[in-house]
Amino acid sequence: KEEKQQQLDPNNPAANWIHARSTRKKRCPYTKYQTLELEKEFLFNMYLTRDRRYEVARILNLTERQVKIWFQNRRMKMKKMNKEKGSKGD
Amino acid sequence: VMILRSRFLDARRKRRNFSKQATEILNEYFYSHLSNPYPSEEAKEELAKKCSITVSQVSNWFGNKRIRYKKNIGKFQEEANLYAAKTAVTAAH
DNA sequence: ACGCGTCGTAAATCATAGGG
DNA sequence: CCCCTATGATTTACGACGCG
Repeated sequence: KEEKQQQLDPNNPAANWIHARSTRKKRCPYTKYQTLELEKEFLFNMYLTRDRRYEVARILNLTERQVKIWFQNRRMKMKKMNKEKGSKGD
Repeated sequence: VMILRSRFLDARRKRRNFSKQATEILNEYFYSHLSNPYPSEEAKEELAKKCSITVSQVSNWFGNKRIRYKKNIGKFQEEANLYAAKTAVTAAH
């Protein structure tokens, strides 16, 4: 698995790291409105039904995939907050 | 309510830079694992403890470091040599 | 197979800290 | 003070892998 690992030559050790995700979409920050609406929906329920996802995507002009991923990320964020800040005022 | 909460949470970005010693420890690990600078969960916990920061902060630090290093290796050359030398001395005994 | 879940991450961006 | 860069944290978007 470590076939041809470049020497620890400081000139190109980085060549080894992660896959250069070539075909990935550039990150595009959502508007305040989109984020606020997504947060409201998340407050209503953390998991989307397929119909709800379709509606939210249509209303906010996002793809269903973007909405799905936003909820996945949001749940991870919530988990992280609960874990690391659980012992503090929330 | 959500808005106020958001503002409050946004205030979390009020940060302090890590101590010189913490940065030293993180950099030592980073440059001594340059061919694969991805600490395991256990390694992160150990680093977190040694640096007196959280595991998430260790993850953030490595994420930022990997990207910034990759983006401009030249800029970090001097730092890389410094820690490489330091590690070599340590390894020498 | 499919489809959505989590986990860890890349990359871009944000917001401030800190130094001239 | 006012810039400007460094730095830590957060936000999008996936790949890898799991489960029903």
